[in-house]
Amino acid sequence: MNTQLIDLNEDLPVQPCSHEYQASCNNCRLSSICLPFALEASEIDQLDNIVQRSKPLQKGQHLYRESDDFQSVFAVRSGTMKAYRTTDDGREQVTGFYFPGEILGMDGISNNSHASSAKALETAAVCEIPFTSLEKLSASMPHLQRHFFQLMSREIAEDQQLITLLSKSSADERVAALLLSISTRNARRKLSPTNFRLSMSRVDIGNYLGLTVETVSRVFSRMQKLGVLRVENKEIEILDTDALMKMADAH
Amino acid sequence: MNTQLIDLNEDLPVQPCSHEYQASCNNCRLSSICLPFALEASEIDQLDNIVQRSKPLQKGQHLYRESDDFQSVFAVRSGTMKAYRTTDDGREQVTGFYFPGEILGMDGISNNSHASSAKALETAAVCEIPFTSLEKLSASMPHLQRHFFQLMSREIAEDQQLITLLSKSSADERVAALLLSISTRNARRKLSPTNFRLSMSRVDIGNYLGLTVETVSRVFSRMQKLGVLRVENKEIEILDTDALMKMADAH
DNA sequence: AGGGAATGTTGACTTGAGTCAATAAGGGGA
DNA sequence: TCCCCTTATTGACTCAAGTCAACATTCCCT
Repeated sequence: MNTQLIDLNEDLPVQPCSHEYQASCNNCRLSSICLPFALEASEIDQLDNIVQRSKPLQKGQHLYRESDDFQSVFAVRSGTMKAYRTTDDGREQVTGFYFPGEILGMDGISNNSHASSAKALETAAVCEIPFTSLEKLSASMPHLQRHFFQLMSREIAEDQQLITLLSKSSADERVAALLLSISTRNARRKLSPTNFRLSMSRVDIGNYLGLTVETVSRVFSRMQKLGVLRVENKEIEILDTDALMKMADAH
Repeated sequence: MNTQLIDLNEDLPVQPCSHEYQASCNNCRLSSICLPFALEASEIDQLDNIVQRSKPLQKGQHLYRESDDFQSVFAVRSGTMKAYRTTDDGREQVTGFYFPGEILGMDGISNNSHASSAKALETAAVCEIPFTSLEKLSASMPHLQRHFFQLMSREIAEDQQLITLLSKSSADERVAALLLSISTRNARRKLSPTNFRLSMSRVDIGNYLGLTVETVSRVFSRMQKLGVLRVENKEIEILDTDALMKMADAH
């Protein structure tokens, strides 16, 4: 078992909210892919009233920890969050990476306590959505209720995809699939699908994909040699998307 | 890639409902662990009105298939269901086994089409819960809305546990964890936690756990030799639960 | 009850990813 | 800016689980 090194950033206080981080959901550029999706302007205003925007996080800082009381779900506004759980014997499993516009914390609803921990991989801003308020609002706003059911369902479907990946795929396939997932999610946010910076370390990638760091590193090198990627540290350029897609499911 | 053998049972017609399979949720012995959980009698009646009980399935018959239109979620009343998805290159991944009192089909909500297929592992009866009705009812019944959110959340948390299992654990650990999961779920239904019949084949177990049949078989033999289990075909007796629990997370 | 297909078991061998180890390259703090 | 600690890369070797193959058993179907 690996002993966890002390994380100096963990217990930094949450920054005071010295200025407005975002006036409202209405003028947030992420609204089309985030919770407000499919809501009308007046409905967005109501949602807006329950959303709290006072949580900028430093790199390495936790948003919540496993077994903390569950109060809220969170939407990422900027930066990247990683969710992970710790097994009984102390090993970590990264269960997901969350980019702007994506919702995390839904796994805490069932038990009223968070089933995983969430940590900022870089400076990150999140919107906090208190769950009891969201429930009340959902009861009166069919679109919102529907959308939240859909978000949870999507999380299930995505987890199942990861299950398939972990169960059936080679190291190459796994890494290719992750890169394509990031690429697609970037596209949704109007960012380049081919050039991006990995906010997570090789360790995190390996942990998420069920591989060791060494294997991840070797796969990157191999793909670079094949001309599929250009890897320079955390900067990734996908040179041949088709080839990458083939690698992602060619067994 | 394995070619799928033709499944002779697949297209049998749904049996006509010649008698009442279950008068109502109110007198269903599973109500305490199923959807009605935490509802009051009058609320259960309302839920009861939208539940349809006309779906007994033969072994091997499908309840729904991947990419079918999503209309309903289903509660298992008797028998066992298996959910699985087919990857682009034709491989199968079993994503879950569902026992009486458990809900399946929630992964279809996000897309309005089922993200997986569901098949009966033995003769099985299910309750169909039309989702639009459930949504409407949820809006007026906070307990129901809450409980359904919790069910979805639990599915997420359980998938994450499987992810951890697939990502980090040895063959022994995986098999031990599955057996313990079945044992716990049996206990919830007042069945023996130590003696039960596996309704799924070794192939399904292997597929679910990301192992080959041969490996599953070898693990069973090994555990039997160690005196942890008695395995006789599909009949399992857990002889030493503590040892099994140690095997489930001892790395 | 009998026969044949499907399912399960066991053994021998192979292999992809893990482990261990050495080295290189970054990057944040004083 | 330099230094040190963290992160990443590469190589050599090992091993757990996969593959291939033979055989045993079970479960349907007639």
